[in-house]
Amino acid sequence: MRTIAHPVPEQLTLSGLLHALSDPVRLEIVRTLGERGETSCGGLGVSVSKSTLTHHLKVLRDAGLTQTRCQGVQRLVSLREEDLETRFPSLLSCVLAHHEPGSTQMGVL
Amino acid sequence: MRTIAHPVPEQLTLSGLLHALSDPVRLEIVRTLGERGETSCGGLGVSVSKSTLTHHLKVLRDAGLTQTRCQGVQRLVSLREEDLETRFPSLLSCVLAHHEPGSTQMGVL
DNA sequence: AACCTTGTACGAAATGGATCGAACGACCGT
DNA sequence: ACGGTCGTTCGATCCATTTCGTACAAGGTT
Repeated sequence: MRTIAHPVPEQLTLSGLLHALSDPVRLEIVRTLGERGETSCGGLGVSVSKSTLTHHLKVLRDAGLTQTRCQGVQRLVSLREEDLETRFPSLLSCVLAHHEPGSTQMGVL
Repeated sequence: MRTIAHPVPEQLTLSGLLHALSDPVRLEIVRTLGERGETSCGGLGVSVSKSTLTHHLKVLRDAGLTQTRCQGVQRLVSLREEDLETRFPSLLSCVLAHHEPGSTQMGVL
């Protein structure tokens, strides 16, 4: 595949974004991207299988949270920070502002 | 039932909030509460059965988004705006800032 | 008391979504 | 061309969730 489909900013819905962010794995991916910037799929360090990772990245991309470009054999993923900030101000920054380490759900005080 | 359990602000997690908000019905409830303030269950005007409404309200309450108090035979539901603003600044206001009725209003651009 | 209203609790059915392994495809070395 | 790396697609499985109807509980009214 050479070109990858991305929704335009006007198509983004709050429901879609929240749904995409409601999964712990995807939330972790978004946080990682927020810290490291553009990262390859394999470089995300997520503890799921490759096929599952592909699935989650597609959900994030379809929701408009991320964009993906091809570089050789890799897919470089990054947050669509500008588009998101324009359409849903503060949403992304609010999410990124919370570094809850919880790799899984543990230690609820 | 006289007393209803609510989580303390420290227990609230971003994942939990986003998950609770990721359902269209619950998002609609939250928006309605944001506009009208404290409302009885039946006054929410949601198009689901009573038992389903109870379920969604429990999810919202367990996530820390709402609080419920008893008044006679009714349950008055309201947003925990202060607690949410303290723990996740801008999150709630960002969500409430977007009135997408879903199919009613289009072309927000 | 009996009755109505408001909401909850309890299953049960149906749907959706997360997960994986295996097979495949694209790209880049040698 | 061959093989290795990176990621996607397919099919299946498993678990969570949404939804409902019915039965029930609590509170108010007459």
